[in-house]
Amino acid sequence: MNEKKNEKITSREVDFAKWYTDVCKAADLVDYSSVKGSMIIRPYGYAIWENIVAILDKKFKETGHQNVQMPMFIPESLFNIEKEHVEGFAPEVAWVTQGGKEELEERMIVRPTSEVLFCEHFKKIIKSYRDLPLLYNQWCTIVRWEKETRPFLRSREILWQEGHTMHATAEEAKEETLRMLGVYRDLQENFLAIPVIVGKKTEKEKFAGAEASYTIEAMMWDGIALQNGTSHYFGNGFAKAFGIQFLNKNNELETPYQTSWGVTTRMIGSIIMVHGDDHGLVLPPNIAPTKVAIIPIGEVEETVDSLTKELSEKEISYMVDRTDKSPGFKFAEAEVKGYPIRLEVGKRDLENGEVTIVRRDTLEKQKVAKEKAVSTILELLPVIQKEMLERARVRRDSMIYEASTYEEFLDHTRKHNGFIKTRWCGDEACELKIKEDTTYKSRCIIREVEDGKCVCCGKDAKYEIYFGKQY
RNA sequence: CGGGAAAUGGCUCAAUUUGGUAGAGCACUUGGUUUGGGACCAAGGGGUUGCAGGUUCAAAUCCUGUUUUCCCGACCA
Repeated sequence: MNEKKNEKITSREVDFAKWYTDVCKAADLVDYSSVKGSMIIRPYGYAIWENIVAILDKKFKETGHQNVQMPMFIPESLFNIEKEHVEGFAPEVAWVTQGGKEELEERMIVRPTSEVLFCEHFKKIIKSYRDLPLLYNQWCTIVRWEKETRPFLRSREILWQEGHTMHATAEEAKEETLRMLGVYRDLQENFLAIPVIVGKKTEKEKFAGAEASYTIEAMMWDGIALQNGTSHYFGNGFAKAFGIQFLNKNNELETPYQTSWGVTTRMIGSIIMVHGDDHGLVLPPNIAPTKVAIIPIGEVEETVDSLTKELSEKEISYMVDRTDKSPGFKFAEAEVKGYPIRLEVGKRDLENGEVTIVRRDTLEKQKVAKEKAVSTILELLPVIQKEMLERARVRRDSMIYEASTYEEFLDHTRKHNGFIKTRWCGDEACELKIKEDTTYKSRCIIREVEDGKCVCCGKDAKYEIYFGKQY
């Protein structure tokens, strides 16, 4: 029955890392290629990404952004213009040194992110305050030569989106930074059903070259953190380094202010690790490429035809498993794939004019009159969506611990995974000590405070902050 | 990049210790019977053992190098 686990999938309780890779493969999301860290995203996995792209792209356009496509290669001299940026990324860039049979006069990097490419271009096209704000986005792949790789979570070739914007004032740029962070949050919570903690990165953790980095942090089923998106405010550091200037209304030269923000296919990894179970993937309806899996049992074509027709009319995506596998096999397969709803259409039920509807998230079964099947599904999908977010939130909150002394902090890290909400003086030395002692890193700063003491050194605290282990 | 483990049809594994020319289950194809939690019968197709060298009459097996995967660290979305 429902308690039976999938044979291809290691139990979450036994080995969460193994469970994760098992689900990635069993659900046909990815395959490995012969190059380390370059994964093949298979059609089912890519369909999830396409849905994410569709949602975000619409939101980007609604907020005034235009898509562009920048080059993949960055000449070394261009990359070197902003010092902090170079230092941050140099350890993980891939170099191109040869073209055809000839060595290049100037070697190039494969973009690890495109700030410098955008800046070079912006310098050419920004002349006047009338050119601002300049709101660009690019869907592309980037390359970062990671040491350890895992499907979706950390690859060398990364499929993502990067927004790059220029603004006349710092205030506008800061607004943009937070606006796009809000777009990400909306995507995560309302579509991916992943509750996130929104905050600011510490100086140590912020993006190389940014003035401030904001993040949305999700917690996986096992209590480990995953940074699911970042939005950076650059001030005008890059703009100055690149000599980008515009004339304001008073005919005075000014330097514009800049942002960038990005999310990657890593989010698919977090969907898996937040919602999945020992039967496989569990997709939130709002992001599932296929919402209903229909399993015919016996000769039931007529009913299946009328149901699929009705589903099409209501624009509910579905698939029909017409293979001659046994029903049990098909059920298990539908569970691995995480289709939000399984619709079992069998001879036995039809004798009573019924079909069986099964929720993937709870595995609850109900029999309904076949005439009511589609309307029941229509009602059920948003319920599933809402309850998945709620369950994820309850689980996450149950793994958020508070600590006011270092002993309490250490105690939590010894006993269980999870986030630790605490206070911090703002001193990098404390951050480093915590990491050294516990492997916990700062996730994000929630707010500034004027009371309380730093959990590490005991001095006056400046921030309320989350710590956690990360993927 | 440091430490550890592994790599044999699509998958899981056997043969490796003791060198003798690769086998099983699942999956796949065809035909048929089936269908309410991973069906059955029959007939088929598919690998020269991650890759490159070396030792040997002979290498999946021994040696060297290398690549990839997984785990633990350091680095990161």
